[in-house]
Amino acid sequence: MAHRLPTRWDIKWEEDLIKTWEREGRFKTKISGNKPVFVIDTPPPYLSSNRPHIGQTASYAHFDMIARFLRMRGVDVVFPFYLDRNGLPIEVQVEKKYNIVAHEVPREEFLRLCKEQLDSYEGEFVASLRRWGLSFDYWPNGTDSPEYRRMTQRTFVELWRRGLIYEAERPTPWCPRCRTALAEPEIEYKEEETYLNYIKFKVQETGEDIVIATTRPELLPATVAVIFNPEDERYKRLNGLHAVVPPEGQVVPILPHRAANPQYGTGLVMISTFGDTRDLMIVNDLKLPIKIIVDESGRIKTGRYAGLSIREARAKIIEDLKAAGLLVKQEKLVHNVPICWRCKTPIEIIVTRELFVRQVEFKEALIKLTEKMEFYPPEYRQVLVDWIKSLELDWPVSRRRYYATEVPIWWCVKPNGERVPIVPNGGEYYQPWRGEPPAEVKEACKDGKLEGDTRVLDTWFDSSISWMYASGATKDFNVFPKVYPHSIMRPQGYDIIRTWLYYSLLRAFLLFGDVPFRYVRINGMGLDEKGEAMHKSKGNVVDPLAPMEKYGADAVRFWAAAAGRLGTDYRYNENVIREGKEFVNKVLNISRFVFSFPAPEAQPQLTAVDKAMLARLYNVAKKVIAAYSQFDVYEPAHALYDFVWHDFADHYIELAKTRAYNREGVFTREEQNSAIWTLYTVLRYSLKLLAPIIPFVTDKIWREAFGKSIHDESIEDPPEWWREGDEGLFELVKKIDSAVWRYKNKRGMSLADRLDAVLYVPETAMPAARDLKYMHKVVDVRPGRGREQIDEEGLVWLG
RNA sequence: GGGCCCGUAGUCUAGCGGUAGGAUGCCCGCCUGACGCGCGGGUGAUCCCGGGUUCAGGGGAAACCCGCCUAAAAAUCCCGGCGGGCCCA
Repeated sequence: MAHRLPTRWDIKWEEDLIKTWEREGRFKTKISGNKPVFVIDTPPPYLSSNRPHIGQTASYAHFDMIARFLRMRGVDVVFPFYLDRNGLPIEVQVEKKYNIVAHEVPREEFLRLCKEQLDSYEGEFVASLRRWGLSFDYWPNGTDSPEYRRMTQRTFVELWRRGLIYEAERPTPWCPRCRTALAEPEIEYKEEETYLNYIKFKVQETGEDIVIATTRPELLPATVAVIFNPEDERYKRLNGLHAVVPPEGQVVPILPHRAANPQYGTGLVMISTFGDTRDLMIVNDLKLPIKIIVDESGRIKTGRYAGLSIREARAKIIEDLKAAGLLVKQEKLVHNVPICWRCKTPIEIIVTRELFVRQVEFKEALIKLTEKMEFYPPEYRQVLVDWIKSLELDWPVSRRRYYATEVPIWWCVKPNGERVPIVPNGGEYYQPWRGEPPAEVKEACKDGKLEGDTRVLDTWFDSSISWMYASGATKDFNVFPKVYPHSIMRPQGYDIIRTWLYYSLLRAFLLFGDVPFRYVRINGMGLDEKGEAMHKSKGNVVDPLAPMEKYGADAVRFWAAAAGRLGTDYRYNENVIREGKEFVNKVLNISRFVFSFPAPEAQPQLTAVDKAMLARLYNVAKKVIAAYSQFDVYEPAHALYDFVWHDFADHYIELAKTRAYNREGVFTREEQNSAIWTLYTVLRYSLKLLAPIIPFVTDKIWREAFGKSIHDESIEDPPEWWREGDEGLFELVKKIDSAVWRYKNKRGMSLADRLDAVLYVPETAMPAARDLKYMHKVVDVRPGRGREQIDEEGLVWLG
C-alpha cells in the first residue's frame, strides 16, 4: 500500500522506525555460523562532551552505511560502538569543575569523579548517534571497564615477559612545584617580560669573540652546542668550529640548523639540555649529548651554582658574567613561557624513569607489513610508512596520571634496597596502587616488601588493541580467531594515522607478528561551512541534532555520504542536506507512483526501451556495488542520486507512463506489463542500493509495499542479461526529450500540449518511437530529417 | 621549524594532459493523472597567482595497449608564491 503514503516524508516516522528496529533486535551482534563474518573496528570516540560534532557523526554514519551494505550482501557484521573513556582531558575537566588537584585528593575519590563525569555524557552521546539511524551494537563497557583493561594489561604482561617493554630514563616536561611529569595538553603558555641577554663566547680555534642571545642564562652550564641558520652569511665561516661557554668553560660545537632565526638576537643560539621542547628537538636532531643540571624540585644540581633555584641561579650567573665583562647588553623582551596549567609555575625539562615499548629495531619489519594492509584510498599508506621511517625513539608508555589503565607491576624492595619489578600472570584487572598483590606476585617476593606501581599507561596502549576488542576477544561471541586479520576493517581519520593506526600495527606485530587488520579506510575531516576544523574553543561546532531535526536523519545521512569523499575533507553544507531531504521525497513519490500499479506476476517480453533502461541500471549497479565494496559511500550516493532522479524519474518514468497506464489501449497487454515490470524492477533494486545510505525512507516504503524490512533483503549483483539492452538508445531518448522540451518551452507551450507535427529522429531511436509519440504528444515519430532542426547535433527534427 | 593534502561559477563540488560536467542560487516559462520540497529552459568559471614542460591518432566490450606529422593541447604534469586544512616538533 505504498502508494497511499503521503507525498511528504514525515520525520516522526524515523523515530518510530528506530523503535521498530530496536524491538526487532537489529542492533544486536548476531553470528549465525554459516555466513562470512566481518568486523568493523569502530573508533571508540573520546568522551569530552555530551555530543559528538556533526563531522564525527558523519564519519560514523559512513561506517554504518558500510555495515548495512555488507549485511545486505549476506555477511554477519560486527559493528560495535563503545567509548574511549581513558585519559587526561577528562581529568582536567574534573579538576576544573570541582576546583581540585588530582594528586591532592584521594585517588579513589578522583577516579569516582572522573567516572561520574563520563557517565553523565555517555547516554546522550550514544542516543544522538542512534538518532541518525546508526545500527551499531552499543557496548556499555568502554576502554575504562575492567573487561577492556584486563585485556590491555594481559597484553602488557605478555610484552613485558618477552622483553619488549623496558624501563629507562627519559627527558620529560616537569612541573617543579607539583613534582609531576606533564603531558602535552597540560602545558600552558603565558607572556612574560624578561631580558634577552647578549653574552660573549670565545671561538676556541680562532680566539675571536662571538655573541649569543639567550633568555635562559642559568642554562649556560647545560649548553651543548651553538647553532646558526645555514642561510646566515655572517656565520657560515664558523661551521665546524667550537665555542667556549662561560662561565664554566665547556667546549661545544658550532653547527648549522634551520631552527636558528637570523632575525632573533644575534642569530646565534645556544642549545642546552633542556631549555624547552625546541631545544629538546634540536638535541635529538643533531644527536647532541644530554647534560642534566636541574633536579626534580627545580634546583641546579651540579657545578658552581648547585643548590640554587632557577631564579637565583639566573641572577647569580648574570652578576658573574657582568663582573667578567662577558655580558654585552640586556634587552627587555616579552615572550611565551611554558607553564604548568595548574600552578602556573614555569616548566623545566628533567629526566625521569619511564616504560618504553620497543619499536625502533622493528622499523623495517613494520614497513614491510604495511604492504599486507589494503588502504582506501591507497595514498595514505605512504603517510604511515613515512612516519615509521621517521621514528627514532622507542614508545614511552607510562604516565604519571590517574584515569587510565594501571601499569601492572609490583616492585619488590629487597633488604639491600634493590627494587625488582614483578608482573602478575595476567587475566585480571590489576590496580597495584591499592589492590592486594596476587599470589604469584607475593610468591616471587618472599624476601622483600612489595610496592605497587602508581603509574598508568598511555591511552594509545589501550586503544591500539581495539581490533581485538571489536572482534569480541573478551565476549562470548568471540570471532577473533575466525576473522583475524583478514576480515577486519579499520575506519578512521587521517589525523590519527601516526597514533592509532601506527600503534595498532606495532601492537599486532609485537603480539602476533602480523598486521592488526587487512583493510584500512581513511576518511577526511568534517569541517565547518567555511572549511575550517570544528573546535569547541572556536565556537564553530555544528550540533548533529539541529539539522537532523530540521531535515531528517536520511537527509543528513545523504549529506554525509554525498560530501564525504574517501580520504578528503568535507564541509558542513546545509544546501546538500536540503537536497537530501528533497531526494527522500522524490524517492517516496516515485514509489507512490510505481507501487500504484499491481505487481506483475511474471516477467513479460520486454520492449527495447525497457531493456535499455535495464542496461543503464546494470552499469549503475555495478559501479555502486564496486564502490560500496571498497568502503566508499560517496560514489554510490552521487551515482544513485543521478540515476534515480535524472534517468529513472525524469526520462524513463515519463516515457513509460502512458504505456503503464495504457488507458486508451494503444499498447498491447504485454507491452504494458513490460513497462510495469521494468518500473518495479528498477525501483526495487534502486531502493535496495539506497538502503544503506537512506535506511529510513527505503524501509518505510518497503514495509508498506511488501510487509517486511528492506534491511533483510539482499543486494545481488545485477543479472548479466540486463547488459543486452542498448544503453545508447536511452541516451538518445534523453537527447530527443530535451530537444522537444526546449522547443515547446520556447513557444510558451505546456509540455502537455499537443504538438501538431511529425517528430523525426535517427533510425536508431525508432525502437522508442511509440513511447516518444505519446510522451510528447506528436502526430507521429519517423526516422530521418524533417523541415525544422530542433537540436544542435541535427538528430531531432520536426516536420 | 618540518612533512602531507587542498585551492574549479555567488556557494558546494566533478573532471586530474585533448570542446570545464553537476548541484544549489538567480532569471524565464510550465501545470504533464508520483512529487511545487515538482517539471522544462536559461544565466553564471580568464579552473588562486607567476613561471616551466609537453600536443596524433589508432586498436579493444572494457580494464588497457601501441603511438605522436603539425601553426596549434595543461584546471590536469613540474617549480615558486599566496591562501586554507591536518599531523609532527
